[in-house]
Amino acid sequence: MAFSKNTSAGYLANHMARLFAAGLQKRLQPLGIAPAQFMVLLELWHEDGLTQRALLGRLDVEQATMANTLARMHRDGLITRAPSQIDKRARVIHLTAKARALQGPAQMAAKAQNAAALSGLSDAERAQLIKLMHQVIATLKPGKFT
Amino acid sequence: MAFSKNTSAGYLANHMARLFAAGLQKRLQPLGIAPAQFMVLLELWHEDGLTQRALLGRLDVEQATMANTLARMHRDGLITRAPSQIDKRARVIHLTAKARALQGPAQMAAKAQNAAALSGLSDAERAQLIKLMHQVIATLKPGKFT
DNA sequence: AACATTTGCATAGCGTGCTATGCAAGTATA
DNA sequence: TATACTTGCATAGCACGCTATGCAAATGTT
Repeated sequence: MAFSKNTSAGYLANHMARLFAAGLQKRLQPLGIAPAQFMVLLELWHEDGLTQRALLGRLDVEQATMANTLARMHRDGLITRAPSQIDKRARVIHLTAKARALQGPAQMAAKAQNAAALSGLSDAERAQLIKLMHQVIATLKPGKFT
Repeated sequence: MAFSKNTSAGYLANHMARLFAAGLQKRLQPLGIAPAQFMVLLELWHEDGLTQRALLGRLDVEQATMANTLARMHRDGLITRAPSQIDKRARVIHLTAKARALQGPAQMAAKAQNAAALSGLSDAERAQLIKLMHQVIATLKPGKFT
């Protein structure tokens, strides 16, 4: 049987994720932050003064990806990085005032994007979609069969 | 209320899509093709001799993205591009023998990846997930409110 | 026919993801 | 203590997505 992209979960996941990202990017643009930066900000708003290592444990990206994202955030004046006293290899990351001020508006933007995306679904369907995505992620996440 | 990434459809969609892509990439690697190339191949296996424009109408990416993907496919010996006789701006894209030979194994790889990803779900759940993703895509897809 | 617009494609520049490497600093072990 | 391993981070190089531009060919308008 031929492979059909319109019934391929992988194709749909990719397409859906790109539409999500595009929408979020548009909403965050006026605030001067990018989607990947927003994810890091989420963690730092919750707990400031983390190291790159600590952030890695909280977000599902590779170390090199995080390093690059942090470099862009530093360039954009969202974070400062000071060498740790305890471990001279590590750099403690702190939010700037600018980044702290963005918490409210940025979270509003992200919520609005999620709401827009799910606006065609019932409450039950939204819950179901999130549950199913969690299950797929748990299945595919490495470390389970290693 | 604080924004939580674990209940954010956007975050989950992004994470799920990356896991899908990583798995597919691993399975396609022995064949020498990348995920984005596979999508183009799918269309060309179905109908050879298309132009970039025609491919754009079938896959949900921007023109520049398609141009770059086709350039990599040409570099990798998967396609040839000859100037169209009807329209001298356009280039007619044809599969190489190498690309034609990959149809079976590549589609098997993609099916295997989808099956692996959905292995934790019941048949009903799989159908539901696909239906819900279709709905979200339809909601977010541009051109609907323009 | 002359000019303006549209269309097909390429390119530049960037964000975000990945793997692979390299290095310095910390830890453990002989 | 000297050596080996591990850990924290940076960097190089690539895939793939996007927007913005530019250009040549086709089409439409006057």
